[in-house]
This record gives sequence, C-alpha cells and structure tokens, in this order.
Amino acid sequence: MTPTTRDRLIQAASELLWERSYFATGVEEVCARAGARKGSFYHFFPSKTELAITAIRARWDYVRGHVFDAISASGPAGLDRLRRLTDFLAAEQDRSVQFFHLVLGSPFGNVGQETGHQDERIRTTVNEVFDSQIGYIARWLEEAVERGEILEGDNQQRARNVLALLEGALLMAKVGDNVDLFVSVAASVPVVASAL
Amino acid sequence: MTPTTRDRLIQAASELLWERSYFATGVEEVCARAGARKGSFYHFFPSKTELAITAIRARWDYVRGHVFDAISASGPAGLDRLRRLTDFLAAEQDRSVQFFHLVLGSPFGNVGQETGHQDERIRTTVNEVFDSQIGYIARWLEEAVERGEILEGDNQQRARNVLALLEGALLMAKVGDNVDLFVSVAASVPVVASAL
Amino acid sequence: MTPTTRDRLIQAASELLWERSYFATGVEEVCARAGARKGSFYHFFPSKTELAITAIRARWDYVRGHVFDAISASGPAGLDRLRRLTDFLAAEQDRSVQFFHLVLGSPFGNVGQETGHQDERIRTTVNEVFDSQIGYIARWLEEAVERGEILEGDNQQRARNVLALLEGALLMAKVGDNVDLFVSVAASVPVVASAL
Amino acid sequence: MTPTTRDRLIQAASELLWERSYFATGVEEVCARAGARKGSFYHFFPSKTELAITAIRARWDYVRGHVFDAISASGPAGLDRLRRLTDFLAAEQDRSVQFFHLVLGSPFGNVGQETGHQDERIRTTVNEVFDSQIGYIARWLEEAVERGEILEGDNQQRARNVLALLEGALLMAKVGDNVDLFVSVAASVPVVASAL
DNA sequence: ACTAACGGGACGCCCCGTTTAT
DNA sequence: ATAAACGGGGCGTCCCGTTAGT
Repeated sequence: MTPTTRDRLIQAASELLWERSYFATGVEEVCARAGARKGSFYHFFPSKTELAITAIRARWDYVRGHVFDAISASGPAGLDRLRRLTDFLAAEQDRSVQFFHLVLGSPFGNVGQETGHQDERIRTTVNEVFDSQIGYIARWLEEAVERGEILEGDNQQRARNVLALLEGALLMAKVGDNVDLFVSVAASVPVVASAL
Repeated sequence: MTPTTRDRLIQAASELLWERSYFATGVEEVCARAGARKGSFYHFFPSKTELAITAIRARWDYVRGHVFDAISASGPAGLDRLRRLTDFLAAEQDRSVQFFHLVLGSPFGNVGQETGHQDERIRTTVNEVFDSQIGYIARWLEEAVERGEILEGDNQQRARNVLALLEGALLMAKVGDNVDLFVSVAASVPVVASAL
Repeated sequence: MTPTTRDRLIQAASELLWERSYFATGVEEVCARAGARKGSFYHFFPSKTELAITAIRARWDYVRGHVFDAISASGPAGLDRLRRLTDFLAAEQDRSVQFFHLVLGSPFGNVGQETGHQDERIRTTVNEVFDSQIGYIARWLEEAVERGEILEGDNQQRARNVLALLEGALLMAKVGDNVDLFVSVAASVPVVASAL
Repeated sequence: MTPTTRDRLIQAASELLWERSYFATGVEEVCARAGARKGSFYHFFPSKTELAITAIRARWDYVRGHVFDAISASGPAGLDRLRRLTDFLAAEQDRSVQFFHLVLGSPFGNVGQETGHQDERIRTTVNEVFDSQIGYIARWLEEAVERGEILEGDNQQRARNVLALLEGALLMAKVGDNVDLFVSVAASVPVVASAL
C-alpha cells in the first residue's frame, strides 16, 4: 500500500521540479524528500536526467488522466472544455501561491525552457507532452466546429496557438508574480481558438 | 574605441545568458569570453546577479532602440508594426539556428523563467522589460484603432495577450527545436490583437 | 585498525589548528593531510566550523584523559598536580619547537582568540574546555587545602587565576618565540594558587 | 588640522585590528573606513603587513603616553599604579561591550596570537610592545619595593608574571564573553606582584 | 534485489592582497 | 593619488561512483 522507494523518488522529483526548477533541485534534496539515500537513487535511476524524464512523464500521465481525460469525458463539449482547462490551470496557480507564496508557472514549460539547451532528452520529453496536449485541444476544437461554435479551420494550428498563449501567460504570470496576468490573458483563449 | 572591460563583460554575459541560460553560465565562462579575469569581474560587479541585471537591461536598451523604436519610427503604422516585430523575432531565431544549431527562444523570457523562484531582483528586471514591451505594443494597437484596423477595446490587455502568445510561441519553438512553430503561431497575432 | 577517514580528518584538523591556526588552515589543506578529498570532507562534516568544533573536543577528550585524568589518578596530590601540569605544558611547547621551530602556544587559547568574534559556536566550545580545566584545577586546590598546603579560599577563583596565568604565559611565549617565557612565569603558579 | 590620508588609514587599521582581528580585516575594509581608495593604500604602505605594524606601533605610542606614562606621572606610586592599570583595562573592555556587544580582549595579544606563526615581523612588533609594558610594570614594582609594599625580588620576572596574568585574563574574558572574568582575575595582581 | 555509507573530482561564486597604467 | 586589472585561493555543493552488507 505504501509507495515504493522508486515511486517516492519520482513523486519527490515531480514536486521539486515544479517548486524549485531542474537545476535548483539537487539529487540530495530529492532523496531527502523521498526519505531515501543517494545510493538507492542511483540504484533505480542511472542519472538525474533519467529521473527527470521519468518524473515529467509521470506527471503528464497523472495530469492527462485527471485533467485532460476528465475534461474530455464529461461536461459540455467544444469550447467549454477549453474553459475548464484554463479554470484548472488558474486554480493550480492559485494553489501554488497559497502553499509556496510563488506563482510557479507551467510544470512542463518551465523544465522544458531550462533544459532546452542543456539536455536533449528532457527537451524531447517535454515536447512530447506539448504535442499530446495539442492533440487534446485540437480534438476539442473539432467538437466545437461540429457544434457550430467556431468556423472550420486548421484545428491543429489553432491548438498550437492556444497552447502557446497559455504557456506564455503562465510565464508572464510567473515573471510578474501575479496570477491575474494568467487569468486575464486566458480569457482570450476562445478568440485564439477561432482564428482563421 | 575598443570596448572597456566592463562593456565586454556585459556583452559576454548578454550573449551567454541567451546561448546557455543563467544557471548554465559560470562567472569564469563570462570572464573567459570577455577576456578578463575573475578579479576584474568583481571589481565591476558585486555579484553574478548584478551582472545579469545589467546585461538584461543593456540588451533591452539595445533591442528597444534598434527594434521597438525603429519599428515605431518608420513604416506603416498600426498592425503592420506588429508584423514587423514578429518578422524580427523570427529572423532572430533563424540566426540562432544558423549560428548555434539551436532555437534559443526568448532572451528575456528564458532568464525570467529560470530565475523566477531563485532571484527576485532578476525576475523583477525581466518583468519591467515585459511591461515596457507591452507599452509599445499597446501604443501600436491604439494606432490600429485610429486607422480603423481593429475595433475599440482594452489595448493594454490586448498587448498582454500578444506578448503572451509571442513568448509562448518562442518557448514552444525552443522546446520543439523548430522555428516554424514560432512562425506559424505568430501568424495569429492580428487575431489576438483584435480580441474583444 | 587503520583510522577511518573521518578520524583522519579530525586528527589533521587538530594538528593544523595548532600548527597554523584556524583561519590559516584551509579545508583543502586538511583534506590533503588526511589523504581525503573535499567530497569526503563534506560527507562527514557540514562545514569547516563543525570540523573545528569536533577537533577541539577530540583534542580536549584526549588531553583530559591522558593529562588531566592521568595527573589526578596518580602521584602526589595537591599542588604537585599543578606542577605536573605545567611540566606537561612546558614539554608540549618544547616538542613544538623541536618539530616546527615555533612556539605554538595554547591549542585551545589560540583558536578561542581567533574565532572569538567570528564564530560563536567555536568560541563557546573553547570556553567549555576552559571551564572543564578550571574544574580540574579547583579540585586539585581543594586537595591542597585538605593537605594544608594552602589556606582556605575561593578555589574556583584561584583556579581561574591559575588558568589565566598559564594561558597568558603561553601567549607570551608564542609572541616572544621563547619557551623560557612560559617556564619562568609558570614557576609562580603556586603563589597564584594560594592567593587570598 | 584634518588628519592626512595616511593617518586615517593607520587609525582605521588600528580600530579594525581590535574590533575584527588581523585576518578578518580586509584592505578594502580599512580603506572604506578611512575614506580612501585601495590605490592610495598601496601608495602609502607596501603591504597589509606593514600597515599592521605601523598601526600596532601607533596604538602603543598612544597607550603608552595616555595610560602608562600618565599612570607613572601622577597618583600614588607603587602597587597603586598596577591597580590603575587594571582599572583602565577593565574600563576598556566595558567600552568594547558597550559599543560592539563583544569583549574584544587585548589589542596587542590578539594580533600577536593571530600572526605568531604567519608573520614574523608583526609578531616581533607585538613582542616589543610586551617588553615595553613589562618595563613599565617592573619600574612600578621597584617603587613598591622602595615603599615597602612588597619584599625585594626579581621585579622583571614579577612584571612578566603580571602581564601574563592580565593577557590571560583578557583572553579568558574574550572567550567567555564576560568582562567579569577579567575583573575577578585582575584582583589577584597584587599577589602575583609579590611572588618570591 | 536493495540499502547504506563512503569517496571522488570538478566546479560554483566570491573575495583576497597586490600591481600596472594613468 | 586612483581606477582598473590581476591571479590565485577561500569554502561549499554538485552529480556521480564504489564498496559492503542485508
């Protein structure tokens, strides 16, 4: 019932990657939070890089299931799904402010930005997450077209635009240390979604 | 005529902050590129943080003058100014690919993201740059309203939306290692600019 | 059988603290003498300060057992114990001259003086050693009272006086680079011990 | 009327040597307090060592004139002069507690201890101060003999004993962060002065 | 299989006392 | 008299092995 050491390491890494960033998070710190020793760490993972990749994928698995799939599975279809996504993201940032007194920004965008030039494997992993998210959003936009909410168009490109807007808004909110920056920008998602 | 050691340090820092990121750039490396010794470094700057702040401001001074002011000073007014901005950003990323075989992303967004939780002063500095850029964009949007290109609306918020889209697009292009990701998203700037 | 790395670090630190002083002793130097690397150092000790505290306590443990307890355990009681203490101290300084061509002074007083304003924890540690030494001397003086060697008096204060004289004499011998300065001053210990 | 830069540097060094110790005092810090630049420093003094020597001698010149000579010039002769010396020393430590919340200990003993193994020239300088002080005390003891306060004896050695007791008491007060440790030990000066 | 302690270099930023050029 | 430059060293921390033992 209690999570394994390996799972606790992944969980700790996932938290710290978001709370403190990749480079600011030491292997020692991950082990401390997971209640493990460094020796155990290198028994389960060949390197910090590998743990990060695993942690990113684990987080995305979780978010995909509990957020993206959940949004897809119930509630009104079409553009309302996008609204529910931005609501979730806003709530997530609010929680980060509540717990850490910091706007933490995007869990995926942050680490992708950091490691973009330093670690090809992590960058690729984050890119796959982005692609996956774009896929979800594109499907929702297809629903919106079918429901007549928006005109026909390149939904794949529209989805990329939406994700860019959201990631940029999260970045600006983090840099401005102000969640409202995200909320106000996110309000324009429907417009972006109907572009072209 | 030859730049001073201080200026060479700022220049080297400005380059490395973009090419390699804040945390991946060591003081030693900055000195090496500037042809200076560590002792000289700490003669001019009390800390790495302070150099970074100076370098960010120096880059923004340059970009403001050579890009934002230049765009404001000539050529068609209104939305066309935004097009010229995205053209510049696309060309900048193309150059980074040409020279470094890497999509470097946003010089300001990158360092802002990295230092958001680690260094309050740098975060604030980047935020000021963002605010300044939002101001430029908002003024261009006012021109566009006057010219009848877009309807009246909250141009300040529209400008924030545009900047978020651009920063997000740069991030996605970096993570995807593909400049086209930026270009295709940037094409939707006019739509974002006319939101509301 | 061979001492552990941790013990070698403590031993090296103990030696260097006396031979070269706290601030003149680098962590690197301690490691070199102990045949260890800095990574090992910081595995066992969180900081140079902590090693110093450990080394001071280790030296005092050794000196207490091999000198103070030994003096207490055998030989004539009372003032003669003080004479044997000063004999040990004189021999210790003679050895330092023989090995290092320097009068090294008091292992505890030196580091206490150096760190008095810079490191509260080390200062306190040295102060505890002094208190412990005063305790030993006071007990010897009680013996001397019982044996009728000296009159009744404040033995605690007398012990403080004796320790001050000895520490001062060691300091003067070090500054004068002359062990005889210690020996000649130490001869007056019995007088100080009978004050009041 | 205003002191020269050179004099201000000496004054600043003299203060800082006592307040912060030799190694903890940087050349930069001395210059800052003196309102001078580092370049000026090396115009007047070839090295930090040389400034320290000059500052030590300057302080001793001052203390000799204002304390030792003053004590010799007026008031009751003999042992009372010693009492007035210890009163001065106690007041000096009280002032240090008042201003710096620290028992600073002996201005000469401190730096002598610190530099004993590191800088032969400073060590010698401090030793000369000690010798000079011993001379004063020995002369006062001769007076005491003449006045019948104490028996005839080796006044030179007695003076050494007194100085050792005082320096040791200052050290203990510093390490114990308690001026009373000095005061209580200093009360036994007359006994030490009459030894043999 | 898994844990744990221990060890290893390299490098981080910062600061030192000093010299050169003006 | 001074600003600028210098080179080396300070302590601390990094990510990562290796060895022993359970």
